[in-house]
Amino acid sequence: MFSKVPKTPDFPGMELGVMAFWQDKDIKARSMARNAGRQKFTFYEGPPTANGMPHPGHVLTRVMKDIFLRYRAMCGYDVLRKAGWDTHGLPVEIEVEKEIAAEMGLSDAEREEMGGKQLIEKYGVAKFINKCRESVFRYEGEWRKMTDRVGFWCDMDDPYVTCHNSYIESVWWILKRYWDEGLLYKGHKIVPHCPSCDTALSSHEVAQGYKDAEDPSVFVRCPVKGRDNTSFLVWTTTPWTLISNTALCFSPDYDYVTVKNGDEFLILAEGRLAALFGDNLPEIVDRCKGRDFEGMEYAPPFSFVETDKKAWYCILGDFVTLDDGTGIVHIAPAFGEDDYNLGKKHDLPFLQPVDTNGRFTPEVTPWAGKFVKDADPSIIENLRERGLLFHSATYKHAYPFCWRCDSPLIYYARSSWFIKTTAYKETLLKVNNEINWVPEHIRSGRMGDFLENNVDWAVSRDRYWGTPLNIWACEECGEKECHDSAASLKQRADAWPWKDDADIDLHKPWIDEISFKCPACGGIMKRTPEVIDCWLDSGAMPVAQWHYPHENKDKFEDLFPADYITEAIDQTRGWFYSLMALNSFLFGKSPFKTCLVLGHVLDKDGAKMSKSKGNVVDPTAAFEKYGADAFRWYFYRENNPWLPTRFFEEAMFDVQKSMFLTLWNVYSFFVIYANIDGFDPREHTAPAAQRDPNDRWVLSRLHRLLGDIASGLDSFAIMAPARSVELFLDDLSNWYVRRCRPRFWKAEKDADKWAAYATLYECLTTLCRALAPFTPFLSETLYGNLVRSVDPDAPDSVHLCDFPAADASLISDELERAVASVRDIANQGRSLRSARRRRVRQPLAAMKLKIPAGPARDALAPFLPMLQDELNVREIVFADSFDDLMAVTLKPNFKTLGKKLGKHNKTLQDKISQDTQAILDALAAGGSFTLDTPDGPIQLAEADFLKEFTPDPDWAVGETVALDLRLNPELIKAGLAREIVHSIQNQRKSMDLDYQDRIKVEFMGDEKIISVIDEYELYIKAETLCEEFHIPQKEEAWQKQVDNLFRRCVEYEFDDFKVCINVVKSERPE
RNA sequence: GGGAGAUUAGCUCAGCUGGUUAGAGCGCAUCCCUGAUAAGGAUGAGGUCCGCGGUUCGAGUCCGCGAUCUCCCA
Repeated sequence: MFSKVPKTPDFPGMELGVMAFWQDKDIKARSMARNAGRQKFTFYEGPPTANGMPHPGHVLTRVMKDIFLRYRAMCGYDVLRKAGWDTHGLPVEIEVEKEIAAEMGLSDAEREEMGGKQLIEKYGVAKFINKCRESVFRYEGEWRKMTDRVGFWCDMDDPYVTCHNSYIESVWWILKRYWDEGLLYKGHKIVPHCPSCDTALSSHEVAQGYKDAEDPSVFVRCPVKGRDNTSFLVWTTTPWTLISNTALCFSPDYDYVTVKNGDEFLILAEGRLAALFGDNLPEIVDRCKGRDFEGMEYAPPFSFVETDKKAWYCILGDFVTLDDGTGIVHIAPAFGEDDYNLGKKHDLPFLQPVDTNGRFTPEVTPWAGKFVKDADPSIIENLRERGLLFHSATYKHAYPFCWRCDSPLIYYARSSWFIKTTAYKETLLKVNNEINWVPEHIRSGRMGDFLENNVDWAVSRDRYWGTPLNIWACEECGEKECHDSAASLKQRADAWPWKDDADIDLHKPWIDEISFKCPACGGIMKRTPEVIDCWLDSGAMPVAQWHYPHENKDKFEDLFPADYITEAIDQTRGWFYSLMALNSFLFGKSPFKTCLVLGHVLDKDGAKMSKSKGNVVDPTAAFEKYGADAFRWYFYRENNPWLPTRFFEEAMFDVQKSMFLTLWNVYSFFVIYANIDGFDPREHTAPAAQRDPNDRWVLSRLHRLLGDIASGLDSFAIMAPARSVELFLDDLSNWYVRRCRPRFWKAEKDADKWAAYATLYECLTTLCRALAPFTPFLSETLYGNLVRSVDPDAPDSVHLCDFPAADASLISDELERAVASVRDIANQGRSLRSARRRRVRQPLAAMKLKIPAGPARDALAPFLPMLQDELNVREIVFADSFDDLMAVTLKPNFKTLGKKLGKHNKTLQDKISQDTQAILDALAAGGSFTLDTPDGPIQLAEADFLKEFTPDPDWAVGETVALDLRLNPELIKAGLAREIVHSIQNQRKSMDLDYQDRIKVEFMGDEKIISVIDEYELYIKAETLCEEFHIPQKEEAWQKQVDNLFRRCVEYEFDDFKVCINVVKSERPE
């Protein structure tokens, strides 16, 4: 006996039960152990940060990870599911800054005034670091809960953690590899910088702080050397950077003109003339290309700063636009990224007369100590006085401000450590080409573009909570050393801060205490103060999760590269890149073979979920209401995973109804009847070949589905397999079960009945195994009740089973085509009946099927009785055509005609509209028709035409089905009998009788109806489990009884017949 | 400002290498069914396939130029 199945399933409650079962039986660990030592399917977990609550996007990532891990595990692969945590970085520091400010009793204003760094120094770096370390795991509990709840199996008891010493040592090893190859160097990077906080801002911080601002917009003359009275006209919105100008940049291909403005000559791009001069266009005296100016010299607007190299000449750049300005861009290498790159390319002097607080240095005598933006008006005035100012105005644009203190940011060159990724750009491109990106366009699109424009990776941060940069430099002579382990440091260190190895903490500030003697000059070597970009941490995980190469060499080698990783698309330049950048340098190949790039999860209106908008949906509610399987299935079936997906609670209602309730109904149906009949799956295992064609059909569909799922998941496709499952489920429920119902509840326990049970059982048990990677909870429930309950030798869990293999011998195209055709016929029949108002209970004399003689017709033979029943027709005959039932019109078949006819399409259409019959005759006679065209005759075949029909009024004619609508008295009587059965069944139902209860029926009606009841007595009794009819002869007497005794009597009206029916439950027990 | 992706029915989304009348689910309307019943079936309304050009006998699909949304980067 199978356990009784609740009629209204509580999916969330059921899932909690499954989780307890997994826990109890240790299924997760056993699943991981099951394939130990077999071929590996390697997965790398992209580490989340646990200092924020998980949201639906994280659920998406986790379910997309889980499905392939479960699938591969069931396919026999050894799958390691190691969790990981990303722990370092600025967001953590900012979180903690807020806390310590509160702890120190500072108001928001005071905190802003102070700026992050001062605050941390005052609070104490050691205390601060310890707080960061705690903060990182604040939400770990929530993450574990969500991970378990959604069914993502991953080993969270043994995760890698980026702030552990062992992890840091591996990162150090990587940095040392770069160092040894000379690819780790110190340079400058232009960063958005807050002069008030004295710190660089990361890009996402900058993005938070854009505001509309008014800035000066000035056009300045730069006199051309060697030409009298001639100037380049230059535009800028940051006059303070003019003091650091070293070059002018032109677009090589634009046209530049020299124009006469009063008695002077100005040079600018021709495309900007109208914008600058409006209608008063000046006279053009010369025109040439930008490239013609290359190398020409000019007088700089200012010369406060000494230069050590050649400056103030014209260079070329392709970033110059004609959108604003003059087409001539002023270059100050210390204050802009393009400027900086050009400066390096052309070896321009690097002038930076501004300190990190944004104030001019003493050499800029008029404005020394003044904040640069405040100096702008005075600088403009100075230019005007010297006759260099052509025009001055203000300019409104979006400008970044510090999110913390609201100061305008300046772009500023800071020293930074770089990894020279450009040195192995070719390897990166090669590696990118070898990766199976899903979707493919990432390779040449987002990632490819990014790699093509690769610049060296600025890996250092002037912050606290991060992996310390492992370089020690001599204060005297600049000699440097790179160390990759605590052990190697201990050997060199003058003093060692820790007594016990267990106390070692490689973070700031303790690591900074370590110094040693310089081998070159005997000076003191101290650590360079920076920490490294936490993206480097995450990219290091293939090695660092194993503390490689310091230990676990074998583990690393076994598990590199990963077969599969997946994260959201924003990781293209994040984790995906950092993995590729580090590992293609270290090992010359990609650290992952397949990468599924996920779209973001949006809210109901398609907006990104964000804390500030307050539209983040808490996934917990959905888990509680619909369960994790519904959540998972929604993501799998809704659209392709790389597209943005809208998520909202109601969306899962639909999923639940169409998928889960359908499956549940089939399951519940099976269990109810299998228990009634005492079906034991072990006793009934007739080979498929001996079963009913419907059985063979549904098994064919099942095994085709298995093949589709496997080939889909093998190629990392999810949506198509998920939708195939839904189609199969519809076939199973709305055709197989519906059509085979009588086989399950008939009285005889014959081979046919057992075959039906065996077939449905196989479908359900196979499906639940195939669904295990998708819906692990529901699968487990079905498996427990259907398999475990009858077979004590079966594995404890569906997740310890093999993925069901498709048996090609059970797949029959022919059978599937036949049933598709049967269903099509049934649909057509129902549709025709509905259109011509012949209810299905009214039997019809005949149906014609237009199926050509041959295999297609033969294949239908076994299904004819079913069709007769389904459509309630007495006789089915085959026909070669319905021509006798209808008039025919023709349409051209463009699919075949296109190539044959080309532009003569119209000629044919004209011919059809003029003389269809001639074409029909020709086709009927010789199977072909010759069309005359101006370019000669073209021969057309039968297949080049499509036929349309107008039917005979006595017949309802469809594509392949024609129903004879004519009724005779006998058919009408049979129809009435069915109406009566139907009425009795309704009463049974409204009386809430059990399926097996017997009844007595009393009738009252006119003679015609009574004669029908007499004639069909046996049929009616059999259909309704009725034991006895009672038909009073006299109307009056019966009427009295109705009034006095049988108050439940119900009156029915069929066309012009009337009958009263009363159903009474038979008292006889059993 | 640059790049990537998207835009198909009221809503959520399919639509492979160009091919007849562009599909599904939900929702809506009408009808049927009532032994799967908190289901099921039929029919219908609802489309400028974002817009404009181009290639082609033929474009939702290919090409170009725009618009809007999302993401990444400035």
